[in-house]
Formats: sequence, structure tokens, C-alpha cells
Amino acid sequence: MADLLSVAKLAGVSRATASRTFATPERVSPATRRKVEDAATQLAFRPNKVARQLRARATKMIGVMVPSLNNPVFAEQLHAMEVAAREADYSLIVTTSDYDPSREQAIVDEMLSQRVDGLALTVAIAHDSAVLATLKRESTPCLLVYNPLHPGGLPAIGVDNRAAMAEATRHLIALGHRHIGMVAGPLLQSDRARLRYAGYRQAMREHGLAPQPLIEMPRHTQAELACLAPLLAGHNRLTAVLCTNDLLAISLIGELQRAKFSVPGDLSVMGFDGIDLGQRLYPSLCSMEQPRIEIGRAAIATLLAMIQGQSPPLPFLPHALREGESVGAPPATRQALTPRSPERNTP
Amino acid sequence: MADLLSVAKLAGVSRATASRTFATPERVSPATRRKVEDAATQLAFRPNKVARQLRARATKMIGVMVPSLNNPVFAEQLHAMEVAAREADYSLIVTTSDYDPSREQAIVDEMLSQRVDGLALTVAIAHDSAVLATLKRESTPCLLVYNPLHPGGLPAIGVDNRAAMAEATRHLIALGHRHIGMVAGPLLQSDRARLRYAGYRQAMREHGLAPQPLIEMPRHTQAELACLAPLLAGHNRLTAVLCTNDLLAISLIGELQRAKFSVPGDLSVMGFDGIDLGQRLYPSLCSMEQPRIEIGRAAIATLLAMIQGQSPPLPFLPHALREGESVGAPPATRQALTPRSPERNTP
DNA sequence: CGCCCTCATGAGATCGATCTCATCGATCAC
DNA sequence: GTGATCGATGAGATCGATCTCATGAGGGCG
Repeated sequence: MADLLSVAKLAGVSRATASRTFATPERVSPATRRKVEDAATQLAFRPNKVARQLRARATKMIGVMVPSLNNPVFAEQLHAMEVAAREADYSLIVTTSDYDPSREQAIVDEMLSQRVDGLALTVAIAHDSAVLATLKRESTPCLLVYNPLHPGGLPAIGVDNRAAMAEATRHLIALGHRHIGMVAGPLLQSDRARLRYAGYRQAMREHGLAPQPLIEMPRHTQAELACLAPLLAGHNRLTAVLCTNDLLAISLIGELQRAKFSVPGDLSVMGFDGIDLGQRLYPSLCSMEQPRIEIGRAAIATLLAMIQGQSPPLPFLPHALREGESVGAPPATRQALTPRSPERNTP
Repeated sequence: MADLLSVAKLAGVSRATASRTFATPERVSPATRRKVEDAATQLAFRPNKVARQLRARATKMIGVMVPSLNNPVFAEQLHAMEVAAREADYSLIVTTSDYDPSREQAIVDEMLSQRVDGLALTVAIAHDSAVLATLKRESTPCLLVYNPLHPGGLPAIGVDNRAAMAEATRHLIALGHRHIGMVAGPLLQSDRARLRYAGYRQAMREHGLAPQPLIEMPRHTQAELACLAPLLAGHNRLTAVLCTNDLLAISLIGELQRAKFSVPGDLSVMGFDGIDLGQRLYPSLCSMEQPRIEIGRAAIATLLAMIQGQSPPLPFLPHALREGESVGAPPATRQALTPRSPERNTP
């Protein structure tokens, strides 16, 4: 309510002196400082950041756009960003896009109008995003989070999705699985899902195994057993599936158990993301962990460096296999002590 | 980058006319409008919201403070707020407090300095919060979310925690449970947890049952079986527990299953919050649902009304029992067909 | 005693958009 | 033809803090 001018008047000094009292107290005589501080207290003075931002041509705000907050991956990352930003005295403007390109565009426009000092964006598909093309022409530092590097040269931070999923696949292969499927949301609508599928195929081929066609679920984070059930019976039935994200995996496990399948007895299920919750379930979720906290923190640190004109290196952040009870040896291996092969074993 | 003045110059008009071209195009002649629009396109003009905010003495921003984003209750509510705010052309500044009072204070100060038009806060304990005492004196509209009504008169939005938990308790009693416990995080550190415990005790007494002492877990959203195990054996062993939140319940179920307890066979577990994920698990989580989406939406709507000087009514929002597989009849009832009472049945 | 330097302070411009009020030309009614 | 009205436009103030530069008082030193 009260502004600097009223404080200055009450203290009997000029605006400049009042301003200095807060910005550079050592340049104000102790007596004057005291008067100004008293006046400020008396009037419950609160500096107006908007005015400061206008004058400084900098807002100390970072715009963050994530697809959704209902997926803990993004919520956890955002939490880390918020903490890191506040440590550096920055605030976050947070928006969600639901992967809708028109919303993405509107959000970015809005944030640029708001004169955020930097942008941290997670878009659906980076390489053909109209928004990003626009952004290249802007001078506001912009960092992609989770997305792969953008051909237009926008920096990106995240794990090597392809390598990570290949590694996850190899984990299952090493356990003896041969019939491994991959479960995803509709249309592989994010570039990460595509890279993960590529990693899966690569690892399968490396081992002379046939990559299976993608098993698409109608929703991104919710499994429908009907889409998978046909593949769980018969000669070449799946013994393990990889899911493109943890929520999908968790929901799939729930559906399987409700239908009296055993996990991992009948089917091993592996996730991707490593959200906290996965470890608390039974069976605990085996997953390929993205360092969400570290990604959030590093994103802010990188953006701050970019704001100061540097262009810090952006290696992939390390993914890590998180063991879990949802993955085990395939039924075939368990019966390997008997002479009969699993195919013949099942009528 | 480019400002209105450069656009005006390029178009050969005054700032005022350029400004009008965007604000009230009908008051500018078509020819001039065209010239200004061309100039704006050519210079990639983006209006500077900071300047507008300073002049308008309003930011169209709402400050949101939640304890954490790692709990889906808050993440889901925030998601709803973000959508509702954007529809009304408002942005959100989002911060997390981890229930730390000093952080709460710093955050609120920061947001007031930022001149947000309204505040939506979720604090640990509303009735003795220093922050809220400060806020009463400010003119910025402020709404408590999830917290109970504040004695100082700050409006609040959420469910009737006490009634909701009483209802949850009655649900278990109706199923035949008599030995019902309540599991909470450390120290009942939030006012909601306290009200829920009160609701539990009330319902127990109503039915002539003895409320059990609170079972405190060392962490707010993660269960440790050791704290509960002693109560699961013996004559008066618990047949059901209520948890103060869903994450705690989910983690408890995981721990129980890992220790080969059956849920709900050996112990019924009920949550509170109704987060989406609960329904996807097996057993699905029985919970008392808080309408998180509706709370988020209503919070924004209420704040917008308050910003316009109204003081809309704030009834409790309705909670709803969500059935789930994690709750069933107590073992005693299952054996009720045999003549022996459950107490004597167990050596 | 005079010169210079330092320190505290104030006057005024500035950031970029918007709002009020004045102006000017044109149209219209009488 | 002349005053009134209306529409389009511009000049200038304003929002609140900060920055630059100028001023003036006081101290140190030759």
C-alpha cells in the first residue's frame, strides 16, 4: 500500500535516500537510515517489485510449462525447481499444457509478455514444435526439460531416453525373458516415448530377439487390460512388459492382479521414471529412474547461467536402474529344471 | 524487445494511438490501425505486461502456496487451479513451504511484494499461524485452502474434515469393525489431521467404542510397519485402520502385503483424500474423497470474486465416500457363522 | 587559508504502457 | 454560413523504484 515516496516524506528525505536505505544501507548515514526505517515500519512499507522489475528490465521470474501436474514425475521435478529457484531468489510462474500445441503457444506468448527471465519447457514433440521455432528468434533464454535436444539449437536437459530404455530391456533379457512387449499411451504422442521405443527395439535386436509391435493404451497413464490380454496366452505369450511411464505400469499391475494374474509370476512389469511411490507398493515397481530432483535442480541452475550469458554444457543426466519386486525371472526359467520347453508346456 | 514507442515511430503515430490499436481497436481508424499492426509485426512487438501491471496497479497474478507438490492431493488441486486461473486470464506464482513457518512467512512477504492480486494458501496450522495474523492487516485478498476457517476471519475452502472422518469411521463400523485404529504422520502437524482424529474419536464414541490412541508414523506420507505390528496380534487386535492421507494408506498396504498380511483379509485399510491413483491399485484404495478439482476451481473462483470486492459464501465442499477393495468385513464377521466369538477364537 | 576529496543527499530522468484531456478537422443541423 | 458534435489523434502525466549526476557540507593537508 504505502510506497517509497510516502516513506521518504514521513522520514523527511528524498525518494533517492529512502531507496538507498534499503538497497545500499552503508551509503546512508545511520541517523537517516534510522528515520527511514522507522517510517517504513510505521507505514508497513512493502517495496513494489513490479516497479523494480520495470526499471531493472528483469523480473527474477522463470516460466515453467509442464504437460500436467497429475503425473508425479512432473510434480516432483517442479518441486525441485521451486526450491532451487527460491534459493536463487527467483519465482516460478507455473502452467500446464496437457500437450496441447495451441495451449503451448498461448502459454509461451503469455510468459514472454510477462517478461520472465527464462523459460523451462517440457513439450510433446520438440523437433517439429511451432512454439520452439518461434522461440529461437527470441532473446529470452529457454531450456527444454525432459525433451531431447532440439534441432533448432535449443538446449535441453534430461536423460538419454533411448539408452535408458535399451538398458531396461537388457535387464529383462538378462533375467531370461525372451518375449518382451512394450506398453505405451496413445500414438506415442511424446518424443520421449518414441525414443524409448527405439531403445527397446535396439536392445531386442542386439540380442537377436524380435521387437514386438507397440501395445497402445487409450490413455497415457492408465492401462486397460483388454489391450494386453490376448498377448498373455498362447505359445509366444509375453513374459515381461516395459511401460513408457511408471503410472502406466502401476495401473497395469493393478489390473493384472485384479484379473488374478501374478506379477511377476505370470508377467514381469517394468516402469520408467522411478517415481517415489513405486517403491512403496507391493510388489515394488522395478523402473528405470530419471533423476527428477536433479533434473529440476540442474534445469534451474542451467537457466540461471544462461540468463547471465553463459552457455553451460548439457550432458545427459544419468539414469539408474531401480530394482523392484514387479520384475522376476520368466516362468520358463522357473520350469527350466524340467526337461520340457515352456511352449510345449502350455497347451 | 521492441516497445510501443518504436512501433509508434515506425507507424508514424503517437504512443497513445499505438496503444489504442491494441486496447480499443474500434477507436482507431482502419488505415492507422493497419499501419500500426504492420509495424508491430515487423518489429515482433510484444506488449510488456510489467509496465501494464505497474500502471494498472494490478498484476492478474495469484500467489499459491502449498506444503508440497510431491503429494498428489496438492498437485491435483494445483492443476485445477492453474486451468481455472488461465481461463480467467490470470497466472499463478507457485511456491512450496514444506510446512515450515519461516518459509511460509518469507513466501507470503515475497508474494505481497510481487503485488499478486490474491493469495491461496495452505498452511500447517491456521489458528496460530503468525503469517495469517500478518495477513489480516493486508488488503490483498487471501483464501485458505484445505485449512479450516481461521479465527481471525480469513475465509477458507475445503471439506469438513471432522465430519468426513467421522463418516469414514462409521463406514468401517457399519461393516462390523470394532477395533479400529487411526494412523497419522508425526505430531499431527497439520490442523486437518487433528480434525480428522477428532472426527474418528467422535464416531467411535457415538457407537460406544473406545477410540484408540493415535498410531504415529515417523513420516507424513510413508508408513513403517513396526509402529503398527504390535497392534495386529492378540485379543484386541485391530481389524481396520484409518489413515490421515492416501499416500500413507497406500504405503501401509504395501508394507502389510510385503509382510504377508492380507488386505483387507487381515486388516482393512482406509485412506483419506481420494487421489486418482488409489483406484488403480489392487486392492483399490477405499478412501474419503476430497473434491480436489472442485476445491482448486472453487478457490480460484472465490478469489476472483474477492478481488472484485465481493465476499462470496464459503460452505464446506462435499466429501464423498469412495468404496475400494482395501476395506472389507472384519475377520470376526467372516467367522460369525461359527458360534464362537472372535476374541475366544484367537488364542 | 584555500584546495581537493569524500560522503550524504537531492533533483530529475528512466523503464513501457495507459489514461485523461486537449486539439483539430470534418460532418451535421439550423 | 456558423456553431455544435463527433471521431481520430497527440501531448503529457502517471504508476513506483532506481540510477545518474549534481550539489553541498565537512575534513584533511599543504
